[in-house]
Amino acid sequence: MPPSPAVAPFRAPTRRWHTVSCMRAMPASDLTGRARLREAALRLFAERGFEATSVRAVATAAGLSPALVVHHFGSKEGLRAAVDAEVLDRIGTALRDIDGTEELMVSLGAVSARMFGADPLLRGYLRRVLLEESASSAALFARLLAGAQIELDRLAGAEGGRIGGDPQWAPFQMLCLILGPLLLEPVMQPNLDQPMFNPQVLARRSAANQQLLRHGLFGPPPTAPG
Amino acid sequence: MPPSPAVAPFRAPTRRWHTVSCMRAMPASDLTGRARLREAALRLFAERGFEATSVRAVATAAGLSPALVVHHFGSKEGLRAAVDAEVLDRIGTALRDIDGTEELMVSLGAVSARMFGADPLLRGYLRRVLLEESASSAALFARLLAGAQIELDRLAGAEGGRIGGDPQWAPFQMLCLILGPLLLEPVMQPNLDQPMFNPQVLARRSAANQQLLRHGLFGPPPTAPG
DNA sequence: TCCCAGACTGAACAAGTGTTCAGTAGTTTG
DNA sequence: CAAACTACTGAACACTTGTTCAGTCTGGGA
Repeated sequence: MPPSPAVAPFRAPTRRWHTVSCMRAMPASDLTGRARLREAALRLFAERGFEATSVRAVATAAGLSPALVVHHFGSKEGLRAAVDAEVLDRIGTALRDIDGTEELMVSLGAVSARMFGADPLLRGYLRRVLLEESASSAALFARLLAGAQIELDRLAGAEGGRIGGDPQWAPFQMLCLILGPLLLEPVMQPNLDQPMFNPQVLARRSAANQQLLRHGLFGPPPTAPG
Repeated sequence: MPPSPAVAPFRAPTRRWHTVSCMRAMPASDLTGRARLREAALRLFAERGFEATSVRAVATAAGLSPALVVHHFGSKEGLRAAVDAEVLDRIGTALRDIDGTEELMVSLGAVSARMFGADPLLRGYLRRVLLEESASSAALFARLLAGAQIELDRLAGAEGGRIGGDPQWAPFQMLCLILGPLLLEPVMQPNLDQPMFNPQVLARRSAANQQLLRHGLFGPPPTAPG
């Protein structure tokens, strides 16, 4: 007699063919096991980092068995790849959504706001990813760099077409101003009295960055003196 | 019969009272076991991070036994504290060495050069530390912030005494420009054709930062047009 | 109806983790 | 000299890790 395999645990109905669209908005329990594992992993990786997150922790958070991770993703590394792909996809969508039409530099602030402000999970994960030494991290940064260059060209076109500083380094400086607070959030926040990524603070920071890029720290203040 | 305790392994002579000065320059084998463990830990923590470094790895790198880590530092966490203290001490010395006398903004470049350029180990370790969520990391950042504020005040004094942008956020911007490349080195470097932290590149970057802070990206170029 | 593919499980595996412990070798102190 | 102290060790501890495996359950096609 088998040692009472007991009740069959919760099991989502098999729906191989059913490619769930807009699964992002669905409650977790409606997701495929595969998707639930990936979502749980995204959250835990963002909170604790990849190394510090065990397969068991992911499985438990998803309400599933650790063995299922291997079944679906081959290995823990495979799970990471799946999460990476998902996140890069979301970021790509966010970047694509704010193309063109907006005001000068407004789009830059919009990128920050949409990508970093809204979703703390995405923020944490991005922080982790940007600090690794993997090929995908460098690729992600390259995409961000290209975006900064485009933004910079538009800004330069409106400002007189001439870059006074170091043209090669300018996009990196731009990215440092945007990504710095993201990366340094854990150490910056204790030195501030407001949440760094609430909308008001983010808008103010964005304006300050715009001002710095245009006129430096000592240029004309945003409110004209006359 | 004991299982042949074999030859006594290498053992540095006991010298409790001998507080070794300038141990930094001494070859590793002349160091106390305690110091050798700490140095090995600094290197490995900087290269792989704290979590990813095992006590055994540190001990092996130091040519000692893992149990000695506990003997000297109480625990792996104790070892980390010792390394932290050592690094903070070195940074503090570097910061103290370049007080006052220098040219405007030159000291800022000097800080970067001395702290970040010279010692890749210190760079790596600082990167790791700044991205943790510990009290000591926040404290370190607070010290850096204070330094930036001082530098900013001097700069403002020479520039007309008025900050055009956001006075509260300005020191953070300054730090983002300095620390950004440090934190993003792993993802930035693949997008560049020169080593980010060799002296020439570092000097150029420092000049670009100075230019940006003074006049923005589109202000007068460093070489006067006349 | 039977059968199969796939989702999913608990139990176990080998390997690695931080830490403990009894004990050895050398130096200092009495 | 003996005792105390310190640096240091190898072997083992209990625990966690990623992964494997045999097997159960379910839905759909034949």
